[in-house]
Amino acid sequence: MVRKTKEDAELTRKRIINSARAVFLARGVSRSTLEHIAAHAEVTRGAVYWHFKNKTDIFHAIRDQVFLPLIDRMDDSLTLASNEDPLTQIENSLCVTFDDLNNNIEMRQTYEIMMIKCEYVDEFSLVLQQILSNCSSITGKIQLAYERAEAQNLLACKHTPLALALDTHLFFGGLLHMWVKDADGSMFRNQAKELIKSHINLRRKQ
Amino acid sequence: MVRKTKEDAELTRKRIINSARAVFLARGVSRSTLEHIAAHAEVTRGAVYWHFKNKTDIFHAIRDQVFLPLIDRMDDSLTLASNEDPLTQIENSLCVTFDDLNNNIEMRQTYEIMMIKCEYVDEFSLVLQQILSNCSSITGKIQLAYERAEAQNLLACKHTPLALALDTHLFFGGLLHMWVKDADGSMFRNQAKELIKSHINLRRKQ
DNA sequence: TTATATACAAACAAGAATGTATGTATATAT
DNA sequence: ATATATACATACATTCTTGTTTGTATATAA
Repeated sequence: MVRKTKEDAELTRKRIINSARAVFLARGVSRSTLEHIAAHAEVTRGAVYWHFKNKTDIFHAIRDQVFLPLIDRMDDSLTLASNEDPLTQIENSLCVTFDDLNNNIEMRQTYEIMMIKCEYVDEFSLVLQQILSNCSSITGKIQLAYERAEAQNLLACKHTPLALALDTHLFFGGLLHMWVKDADGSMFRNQAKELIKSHINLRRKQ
Repeated sequence: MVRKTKEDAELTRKRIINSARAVFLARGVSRSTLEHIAAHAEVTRGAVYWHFKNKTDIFHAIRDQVFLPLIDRMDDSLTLASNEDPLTQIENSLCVTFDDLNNNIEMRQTYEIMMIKCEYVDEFSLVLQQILSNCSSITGKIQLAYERAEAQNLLACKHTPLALALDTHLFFGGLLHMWVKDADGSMFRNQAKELIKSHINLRRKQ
């Protein structure tokens, strides 16, 4: 076999990751073997073991590739100064995520894997913890935005910003799950934005 | 070995199911072997294969045991005639589920398995379809209740019953997921009812 | 009372899947 | 120019896991 150049090696690494994503999606993480992944990437398990420690290692590589940036983007759109009112800011920050999901196949597939093609036990339960902590962080940011909205007298209701934030967060989580599970997109995927808009309008004065 | 009486056999069958639930919960469905399950039930794989075709068969037995009744109960509380107003009816139908989850350990564990300890591929993707169809059925029922609420002029907002129902359904789905994932109960589990009440109050006039 | 089906245990065979060890051609550093 | 580390492929050993087969004691039906 030929020794590859560094760039070549990096390409194989990426091919392995992409193959793993496809295989995980099709067979679920547990039923995917390194042989499956290697075959899909047109390499041998030798190459896989060269680049990764084991299957869990590949899983984390996939996750880091698309999951972490997303959190950041959502974080930014909630925190950064903006000339829009706080409620619109929340609305946009939610929409951003679904734009990403629509435009970025890899992200969409990764989400699907994380949500319905992975079992959160042993090594993977750590991932769950991370997701949880991200959730509470996002809820916190949303709460701050609702507090600003309250200060600007934009809210139609007398609920606390915390209650509103939790409700929004739960709505968002539910929508994410349905977005993924909704195979043909008829129920939720095609109208995600309208649902978000409607959710926010529910608490906007007038 | 002794031949058991029919009642004895039924007991072992139940012991196997209960053991499978515990093992699935601890190790995830994929990593659970029939040997694990048998050992936990203090029988051999022979007994397991006598009562069930394979692991998937046990999975469905667990699911049918607690999942199907729940759908019915929720269905009932939304559909049956009641002397409460429609909004309270929706609120109660959601609360019923969380009462069940709190009181019924088996149901709680089953939910956890279905949501984060199972990969929805191959045979299991059928289960996902069923869940989806149950969801749209429930959303339909909620929508009808919101229509009644609108007719009685109970709604604070000008949104359509459909939009309200979808929003409620997504909220509920999100809450279910968080309820399960929230390991120590601090974030959501302990305040599920308050969140539901708050969610419904958001759309109640005055 | 006896034959048979039941309710398992125990043993067996076969195939995956994993991790590691070894081989090797070639970039690349020196 | 050569030594070495790199980037894999190949082969091997081991461990699980599964499904099936066989054995067997005993409820139960006749």
